[in-house]
Amino acid sequence: MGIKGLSKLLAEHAPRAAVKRRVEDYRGRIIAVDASLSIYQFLIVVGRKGSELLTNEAGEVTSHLQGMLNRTVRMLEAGIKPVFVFDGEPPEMKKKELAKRSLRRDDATKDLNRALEIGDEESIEKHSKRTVKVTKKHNDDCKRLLRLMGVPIVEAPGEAEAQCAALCENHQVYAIASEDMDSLTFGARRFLRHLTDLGYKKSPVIEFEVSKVLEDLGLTMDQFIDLCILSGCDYCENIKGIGGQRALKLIRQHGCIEEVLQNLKQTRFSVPEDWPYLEVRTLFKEPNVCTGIPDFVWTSPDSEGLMDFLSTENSFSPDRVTKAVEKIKAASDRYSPGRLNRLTSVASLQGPHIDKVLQEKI
DNA sequence: CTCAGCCA
DNA sequence: TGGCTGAGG
Repeated sequence: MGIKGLSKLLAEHAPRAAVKRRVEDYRGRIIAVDASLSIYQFLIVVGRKGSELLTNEAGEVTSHLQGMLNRTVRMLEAGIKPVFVFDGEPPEMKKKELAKRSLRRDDATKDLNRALEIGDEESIEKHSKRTVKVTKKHNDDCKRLLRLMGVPIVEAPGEAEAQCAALCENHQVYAIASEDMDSLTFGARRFLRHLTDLGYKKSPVIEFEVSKVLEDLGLTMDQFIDLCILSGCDYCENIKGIGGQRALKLIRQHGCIEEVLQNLKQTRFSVPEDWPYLEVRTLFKEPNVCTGIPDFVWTSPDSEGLMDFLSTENSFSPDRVTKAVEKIKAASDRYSPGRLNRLTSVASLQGPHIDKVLQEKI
């Protein structure tokens, strides 16, 4: 779940760090997207009727494919060059948190069964959403889909979030798109929220720049990381009674967790036993990520492969697949730089939208 | 979530 | 046009 209350804390204490932008501002930019988080959202919401999701003829869930296909086509149409980053092994520090989540899913499953017996539709849906877990198959399906679409993917050795931040740090991507605030803690220079879910609702993209966050909070990056650990993160327990507000005050006052702990001794706040803040700090500062990833390429979609995978294997309507392929090709024709010299003629054929692209390129 | 179709 | 609704597999 990222960092507890960080988004609210920044809204209050670093209002200048978040800037509203339009999707068009990212035309031509390479954006890293946390794939696993997207898949989770799709399983929560796409094609859901009570506890049922979209499935193929074999009864296997296809909501993640539907979501990934639509959203990726949409990004390409907006001229964005997406790179999807997949989770690898979770860090040892996160095992406790994952165990907790697994228990919560068990509880949800019990609640769901009770709701199913009673036939209470509202709570069937609510509890069913709480049982959602992203499996290896979901991930593999989406990797295969993206490869067929010609969209690059990265398989992170550890947390996708951390890998995204590293790509941004190495200037291999312009920004990272996620809803998870710990992107900032991992040091992503530019971090976008709501890049994915605009379209119909007109909520703007919110861009955070880590340098502005630090400036507004008056903290160094090391202090910001300590603030996040104190506020509560996925990797260790938090101190009861200390949330974002107190954490910020304490870090501003004492400068680092070591000093904060010294001063907390004569207060009512008690630090959990074996509180591994040092390891967590290292995890944020030196996460398990790949470097030296070759430059990304977006290739033309494999239309036959997509037809096989989506239509034959997963019961998508062939018409839908054909349309998606056409959209991907059209987007690549519009935005690939090599074809810029042809835009004048294309512009007259395809109307004002292309004119706008042309003006911006010139 | 995203799309298509319908209607004010 | 823009908001609402139902469907997608």
